[in-house]
Amino acid sequence: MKSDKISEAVVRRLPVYLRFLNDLNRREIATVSSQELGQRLDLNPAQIRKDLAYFGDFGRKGIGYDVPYLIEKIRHILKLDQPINVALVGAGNLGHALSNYNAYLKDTMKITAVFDSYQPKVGTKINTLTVQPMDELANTVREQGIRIGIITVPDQEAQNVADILIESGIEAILNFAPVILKTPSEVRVHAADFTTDLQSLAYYLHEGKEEEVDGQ
Amino acid sequence: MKSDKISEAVVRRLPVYLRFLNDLNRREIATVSSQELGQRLDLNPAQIRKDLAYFGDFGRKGIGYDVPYLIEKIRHILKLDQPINVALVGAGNLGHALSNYNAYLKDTMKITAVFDSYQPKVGTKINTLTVQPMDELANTVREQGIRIGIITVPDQEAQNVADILIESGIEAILNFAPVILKTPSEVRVHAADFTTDLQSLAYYLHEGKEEEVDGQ
DNA sequence: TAGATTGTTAATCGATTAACAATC
DNA sequence: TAGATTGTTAATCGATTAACAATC
Repeated sequence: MKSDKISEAVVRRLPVYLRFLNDLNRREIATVSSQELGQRLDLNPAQIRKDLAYFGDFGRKGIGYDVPYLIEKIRHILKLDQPINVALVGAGNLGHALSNYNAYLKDTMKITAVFDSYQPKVGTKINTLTVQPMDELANTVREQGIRIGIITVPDQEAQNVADILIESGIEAILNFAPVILKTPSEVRVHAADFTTDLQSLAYYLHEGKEEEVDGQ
Repeated sequence: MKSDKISEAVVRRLPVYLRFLNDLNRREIATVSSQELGQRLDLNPAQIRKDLAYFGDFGRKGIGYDVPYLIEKIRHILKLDQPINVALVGAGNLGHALSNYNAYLKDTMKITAVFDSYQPKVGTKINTLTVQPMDELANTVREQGIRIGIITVPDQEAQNVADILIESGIEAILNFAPVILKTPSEVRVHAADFTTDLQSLAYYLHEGKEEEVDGQ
């Protein structure tokens, strides 16, 4: 196959494939089949083959997929084969925690700037980065070619920060604040709010004190 | 309607509804229609009505939904109308950040214990909680009736921590480590790994240096 | 009564899975 | 050649949306 419009579900699985492939690569395993991948990632092998086939013929019949080659291909599809700079807005505890993940992101994606509107925080160090005031955001985004913004500010400030990021020309946002952001459709937004995650988990708890109609 | 088996997509929307309803309630807005909800949450009104109808007839034709009543109902569906204690494993930066969200979780869900395997960290305070050693986990989980575990340890330790949590009788896990956990099917696991989130975002960046076949 | 909005059925759309010819 | 595994089509399954009678 080749292109068509790719669904978000497919795109979200690619980083998961990549992560496991990197793991195989570290262990110097040269080849992997869709069946092995499916087993480890808890996915249907046909789904994995189909996902990959959207982007090209990466496998070899009878053999499977060459690990380093597939890594290269997925990195290219995800645009991780070019430097992607990321700005972090909100230098609180969560922002601080995320800034430590630069090592994890390795590849070419990197948090290169941190901003906060709280005056006393400006100028302090967060790992190797110095917290900048919000009014430097637009300039820094332009200078460093920053393309993705991470929002880790309190919920009341999140929309305002999103507006500023978009105004500065950012292309995508990862939003940790528990609000739905209003954004133009060209700007991709992913919600990363752990409180809704946790609340939806509660649904799956076995029945507690309250009696309920249906078990699971 | 009433019951049937509810899809995960539906369950994941419920906390989003709840969050917005709480907001309306704070602003003392007494009634809301599926259309208004849909507008604010970027969802189809029919989908919202259908989601809610799985659990009961909560609305009034011609009127809409009573905000406090619907809040009560959704809280009940999500089991947030009973105390749910949560354990946090991993007292690093991320764990520290999450422990601040107790206020956000308000309701009845609460992080009540923090564990870490790193000896020097044991005994230190994280907000109001004292970091406990891993070998106290099973006991504390039992004593406090903890039902959900949050994993914020490095990826190599995550599976081991998951095993310990499950062994102690935990019912659900929110996993921040970038690995796929092997768990029995009765234990619900949600992945909250922000690195895969960020990598999938990169896919949606406008074309960069590399030429590409299809724009967006 | 006229207007609004639900709950629900039917239609549509999209995603997952099964099956298999091609081929290494 | 026999066994393995891909890429892809067709079948299935599930989720979203449209439409509308019921009714406030």
